[in-house]
Amino acid sequence: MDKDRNRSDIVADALEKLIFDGTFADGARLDEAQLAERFGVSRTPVREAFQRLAISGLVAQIPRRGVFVRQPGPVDLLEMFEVMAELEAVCVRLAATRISDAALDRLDEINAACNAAVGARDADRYFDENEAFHRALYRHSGNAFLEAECLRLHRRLRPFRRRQLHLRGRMAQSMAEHEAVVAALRDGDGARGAAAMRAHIAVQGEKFHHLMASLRTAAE
Amino acid sequence: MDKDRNRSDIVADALEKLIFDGTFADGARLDEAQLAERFGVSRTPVREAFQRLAISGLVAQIPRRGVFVRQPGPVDLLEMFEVMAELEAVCVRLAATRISDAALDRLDEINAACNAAVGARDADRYFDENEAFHRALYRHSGNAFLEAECLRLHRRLRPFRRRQLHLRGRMAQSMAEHEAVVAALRDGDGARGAAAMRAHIAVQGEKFHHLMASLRTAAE
DNA sequence: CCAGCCTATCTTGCATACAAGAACGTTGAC
DNA sequence: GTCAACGTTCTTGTATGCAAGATAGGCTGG
Repeated sequence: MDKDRNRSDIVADALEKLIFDGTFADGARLDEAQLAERFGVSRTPVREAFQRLAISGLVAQIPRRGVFVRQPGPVDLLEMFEVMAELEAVCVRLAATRISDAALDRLDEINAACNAAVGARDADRYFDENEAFHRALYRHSGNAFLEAECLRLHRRLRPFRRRQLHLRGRMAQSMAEHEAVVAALRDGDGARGAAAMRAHIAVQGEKFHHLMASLRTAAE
Repeated sequence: MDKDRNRSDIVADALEKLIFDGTFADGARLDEAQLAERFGVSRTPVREAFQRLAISGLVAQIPRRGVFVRQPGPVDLLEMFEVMAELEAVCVRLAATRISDAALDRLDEINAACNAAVGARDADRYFDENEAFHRALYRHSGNAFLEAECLRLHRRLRPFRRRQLHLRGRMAQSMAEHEAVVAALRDGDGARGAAAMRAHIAVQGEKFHHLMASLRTAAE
């Protein structure tokens, strides 16, 4: 089933990774021929990959000039996190009247796994379990389109979210916020759950400093 | 400045129109060679256009099989309108504390133009002015990323929104809702404005019937 | 010595050629 | 008569070739 993927898909994924991990700095020009050779394919799949990255906003395509990496700046990031917070808040509000008791129990299980990761001080494992929690909430919004949009933005913000976790005490705080969300859901209190979720995602306080710092290290 | 656009852009736009206006029914296969000939270009720009449409969700691309038109069904539409309502509600809530008095006056002007269109029973003009109102709200959310996301979804829902207007009395009701939103913004009451906006977009009551009816006519 | 223009070269955008996989029809066997 | 297997043909995916625009460097004129 992995053989179903075209070369353009593979190139697009590879390029995305290279942009995310900072191999290509902001403003760098991506050379078609060079990348084609690097990936061992012709220019065609590379061009198709460019198109997709351009739509995702990871690169800017200037006609007849080439494509340029477009790393998000501080303002872009704050805006994206704000939208993420609002979207996730909507998920919670909608889920409050749509989620089943069984699903709530499942959320508790995921949170228990998160908690175990916190206890083990395993940031990577916490990161994974945290993602499962958020994905579950998207799912329980009962709106597949909303779920897809959330997944898209979540994926886009992934590399920036990762760094936040290493802030001391952040994992424990994050856990508490998760539990507040689930508690509100159990009470069927959509407004309270939404507020808790918004606070969970929002870039505020110390998180702001960390986000800015992460940008600086990425640039160097 | 229109010469800057590549052929793939032109093909993508043309295809989008053809899909929106129902020339290609749901599930229809889009033939590369045929469309290339139709537009007088080679297969390459057609393929690039397909990529973009696939990401927008207008067509589904099945590897080695071709691309198929994917018209949204009733459930898809309800979900998309729900997300649109929530996104616009967020715009209003954020705008409540960010919009300037001058911008509020400008919104009143747009609404006055809307009102004139209602008086003239000019649905097309009302449609245009209505779009200006919504675009202005996206702008005043003070979040460029949110604005872009709203524009994207708004554009996607455009053909379905258009039909709703011809419902008797809908224009007048829509106007009243616009004014409720602006009034809440003047009071700086984000929550009230958000609720008003959500109600304005939400598919409920008679609008539901109309949306379903429009789907039936589009399918025939 | 600097500015502007012209040309050489490189890059993109598009067209076309080619290969591999999928659909379809035919033929043969049971 | 029906089903299956094979081969043909059509379509997609990829590579390559070609033309037009863009950049850079040198040359000429002021």
